[in-house]
Amino acid sequence: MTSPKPSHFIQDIVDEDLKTQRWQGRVHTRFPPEPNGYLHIGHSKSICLNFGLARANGGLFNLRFDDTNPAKEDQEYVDSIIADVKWLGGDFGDRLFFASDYFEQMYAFAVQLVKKGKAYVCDLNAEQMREHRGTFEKPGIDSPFRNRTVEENLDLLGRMRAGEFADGAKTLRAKIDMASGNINLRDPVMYRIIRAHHHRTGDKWCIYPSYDWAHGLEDSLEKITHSICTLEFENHRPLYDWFLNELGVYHPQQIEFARLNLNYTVMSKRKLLALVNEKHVRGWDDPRMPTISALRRRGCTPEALWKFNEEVGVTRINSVIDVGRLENAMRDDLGKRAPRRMAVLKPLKVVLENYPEGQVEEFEASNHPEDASMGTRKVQFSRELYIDADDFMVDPPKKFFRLGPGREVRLKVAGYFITCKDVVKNAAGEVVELICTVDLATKGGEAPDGRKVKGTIHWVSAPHAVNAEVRLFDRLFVAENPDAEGKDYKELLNPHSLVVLADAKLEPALAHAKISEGVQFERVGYFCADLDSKPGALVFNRTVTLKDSWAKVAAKSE
RNA sequence: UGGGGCGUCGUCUAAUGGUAGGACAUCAGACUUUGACUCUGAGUAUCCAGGUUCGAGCCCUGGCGCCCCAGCCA
Repeated sequence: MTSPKPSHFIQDIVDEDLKTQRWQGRVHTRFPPEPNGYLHIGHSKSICLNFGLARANGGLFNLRFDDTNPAKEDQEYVDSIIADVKWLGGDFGDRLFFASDYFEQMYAFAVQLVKKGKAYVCDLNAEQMREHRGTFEKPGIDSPFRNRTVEENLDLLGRMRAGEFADGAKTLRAKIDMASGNINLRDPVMYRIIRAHHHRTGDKWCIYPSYDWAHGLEDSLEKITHSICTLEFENHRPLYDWFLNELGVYHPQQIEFARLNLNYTVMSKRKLLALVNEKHVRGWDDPRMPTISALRRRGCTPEALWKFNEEVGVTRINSVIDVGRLENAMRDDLGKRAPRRMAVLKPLKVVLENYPEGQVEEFEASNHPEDASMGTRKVQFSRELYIDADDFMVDPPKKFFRLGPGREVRLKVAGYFITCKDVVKNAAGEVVELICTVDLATKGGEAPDGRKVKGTIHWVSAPHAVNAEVRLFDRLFVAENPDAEGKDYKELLNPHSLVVLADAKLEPALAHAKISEGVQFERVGYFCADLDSKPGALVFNRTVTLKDSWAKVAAKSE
């Protein structure tokens, strides 16, 4: 099964490899997350890249958990990651793997290196090791344990595994070059002693492989052809090459690309975890988070995420993508697939004084203006309506094409033109009701006398309206780059990132909206029923607003 | 200032020695029973300085700027 080929430098490499038969025509990629947090949009780029490459080139794709540090990992994260990869469409077939499944094999490889005199057990503690490592300008110095005999190293390694030494007391190190300009090559740690319960291997091991030791082995064992990773691992490539060459095993090609950065958010798992733990958000899937689960809950579709990732491309250039690009991708996708509905977020009562009391008309409304196959639904009309407070101004400027005292607008779907005759205010001077007249001859949307109206607004029949809570989300941070030096990112949280409207009025068709399924509230934005939504207690999330050129005009005139 | 990487419109991204193109954003207009969608048009870029060449974003030299690396994290 193949799909249209992506166009970027990694596909170019794959093309070349296919042409030269470098991997006998195979393309085999993988997504290798550590289960220490939820996946975010940056990971979606990696998934789309890796799975996209496999799919487009008739290859295979593995999902492999890099679970080499039991202290930080958890089954909850494994579950969420699997769900997210599947939701994105990443098809790993039966190729769900865990680094921990290879622990025994990795240990055997380590023994092999020890026997070759290429690895040794070191008694230096963490602080001493740091001192021996040197600095950027200064070469490191050899560990006093660097020249232990093979026999002694073998014995010590066996006893490390057997649990004879305390946590941190010893490490197994590769014997490479303490003077290397590349600090990763200054005798890196391969095994450390950690007595922590592992979510899969339990208490079987008390030594755990370091990422640098394990990662290349995992790709080798799985016969990955193209080991795609982010730029910061380029410095590690010589180390992986060294391990694989010394071992004489299958050697994938590592290719680095620039990770995805988005403005107005943070992307580090550490910071996201802190936002969750400190309750700045309601959880990993709070729709304001940049996580995949949050995006899903908010109403983003996998297709929108794929489109977004295709649009931003794959390069080696560090860049920051404007969230507007993501919002645009969501609008684009939802614009095609979301059925149209009418919903009033901030209700303002309208009474049509010349419309018969008790009369109800039913209109057949199109579910999508450009796609008749999406069908129609019935919408009730009556003497009392709700319109959005934003569609009325007591003293509107000339360019405001909506309702104001004496002004006439058309009502969407019904077509009726209504004119505002009177404004009812409460004791505080707030507008609470509009008295309007309706021109019955304009039913359907055209005036027999040929007069035009500039605006068409949405509405909901008051006696038929369904109540709902609507959650409006905005960017989580007020700063483009909350990571930027100088301030604590938590001081840059947007206090208005969540606005809850408790009293929205929806057309009845919305009462049975399926969770997460996108709908367009006409003239307002794309929404979906939230996980919290229940019959009789509806909750909707705003996925993304519609573009709003009036907002621009209004902002400018201020 | 050791090692590695990267500099193209505001933001992403093409152009692999031959007209600097596209997307998003912006501005102007058309259309509109969504101030949406769609359509039309406009402006805006090769980090700098030399060199090679008929011709350089691309090759060479020298600068400048940004990112990554001194975890027993990944």
